[in-house]
Amino acid sequence: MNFDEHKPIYLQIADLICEKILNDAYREDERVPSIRDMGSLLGVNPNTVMRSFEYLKTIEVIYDKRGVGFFVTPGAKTVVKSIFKQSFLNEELPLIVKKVKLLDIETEVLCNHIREGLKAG
Amino acid sequence: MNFDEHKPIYLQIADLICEKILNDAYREDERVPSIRDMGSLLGVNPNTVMRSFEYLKTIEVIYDKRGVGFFVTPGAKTVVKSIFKQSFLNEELPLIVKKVKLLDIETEVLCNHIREGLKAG
Amino acid sequence: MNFDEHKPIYLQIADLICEKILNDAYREDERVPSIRDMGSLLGVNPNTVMRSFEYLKTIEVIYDKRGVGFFVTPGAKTVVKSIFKQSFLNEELPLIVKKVKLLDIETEVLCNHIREGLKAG
Amino acid sequence: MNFDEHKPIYLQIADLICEKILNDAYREDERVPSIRDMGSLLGVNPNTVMRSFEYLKTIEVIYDKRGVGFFVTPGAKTVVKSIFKQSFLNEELPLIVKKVKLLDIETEVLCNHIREGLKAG
DNA sequence: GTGGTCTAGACCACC
DNA sequence: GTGGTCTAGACCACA
Repeated sequence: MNFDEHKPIYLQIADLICEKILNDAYREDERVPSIRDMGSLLGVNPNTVMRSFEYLKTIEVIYDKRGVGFFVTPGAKTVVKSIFKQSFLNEELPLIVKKVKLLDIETEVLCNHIREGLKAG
Repeated sequence: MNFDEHKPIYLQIADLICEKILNDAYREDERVPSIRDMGSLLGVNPNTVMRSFEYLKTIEVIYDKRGVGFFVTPGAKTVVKSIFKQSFLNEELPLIVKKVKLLDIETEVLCNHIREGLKAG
Repeated sequence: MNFDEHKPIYLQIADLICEKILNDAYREDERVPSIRDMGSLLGVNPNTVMRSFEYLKTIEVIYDKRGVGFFVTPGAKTVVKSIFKQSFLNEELPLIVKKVKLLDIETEVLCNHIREGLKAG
Repeated sequence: MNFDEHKPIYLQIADLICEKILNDAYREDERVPSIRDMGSLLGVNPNTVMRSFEYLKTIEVIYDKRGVGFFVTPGAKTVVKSIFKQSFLNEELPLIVKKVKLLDIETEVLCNHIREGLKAG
């Protein structure tokens, strides 16, 4: 898998997993792949995957059963969604608006771009 | 000043300066603040400011007169605008669209947010 | 049952059994629950219970009759008590004292806590 | 430095630093030794020290200035003390009391031990 | 098999 | 110089 150069891989893996949870690819109380499997799957060192999992554990998106594996925390989907939504609307969106204004991008042009992107993807 | 945790400070300073240029706060052939002033203003090491300026020099947004200071390159505003626009439309926008989709944010709700933001700010 | 995060489960189970012996809940030459029962009771893998029992066997707190089960060793209560007492006085107490000092907890306040705890429980 | 066998080194280092803060060995907004220095000082790998610092950062006992080092968070002493005190009184003490009861240790004998320990250390 | 810790060492970006 | 990330590989405890 290809990772973005300028963001730590372990955070990108965390994002990946959050996405899968939002996508219902990983459901609540379901086991996520083992650190080793994930590592070889993504072509990264297990330690790096471990860091992702550690991080996700601290934000309570996953929990672990010792000797068994990591599992999606019940309620994680809702929580992740709301956190992401909050941060998007309160932090990212204002920056986007600011940029749009600065760059003199026409609102309706932008909205059309978004609409098309949503249809397409 | 507060900087984003996960982005080099020198790039954030560069962004800041570009913004000012787009804002007409710094006009062409006008002098930008000295490295020293900028540093103490932002609470960062002058070396860090220096890196920003070097970076801006390589992308030809500013130029320097030795012993005098740094100045905005003529035409910088147009160039910066087009660079930013490109990167916004090609790189940021797709990510935004992806996120919006993932978070089940209604397109029209989003567009309204943007419209309002533009009116307000 | 909930286990402490940072101590092996099998040792915590061993502690549990020692407690029962000190409590006279399990008496000498009496059978302790089967590995299977203990496992489902505590919600842990039978292998983990097995390890506890093995450990207790090596320190001669229990012994096994093959095909029958595990039994409390005669004299175990005395032995366990003295082991625990030693380790409490020599290892735990100094740490407690150190902590109390570090946290500026008044000696008499602490002693009162202990006295009350003993009366209550 | 010697570490306890059965507790992760990185947590022991974290404890060490908390102690120093409680001791006023490290004061608020004061810099703690660099990861590398700490590593060679304690005879552990810098990565291990890093984990300690990471942990202490998440619980907001220290903060970092990029490229400069780690510093004690203002208010850390008070916070650490109160957290430690709470956990001692609510979690550890009941266990101690339980053990004391189980082992038939005389309250006054115990209290004397504590008093002496406090005088001595 | 699982996760967890640790080491060694490299390389990077940043100050 | 600082912290941060990543790899490789070892070893351990645990289920």
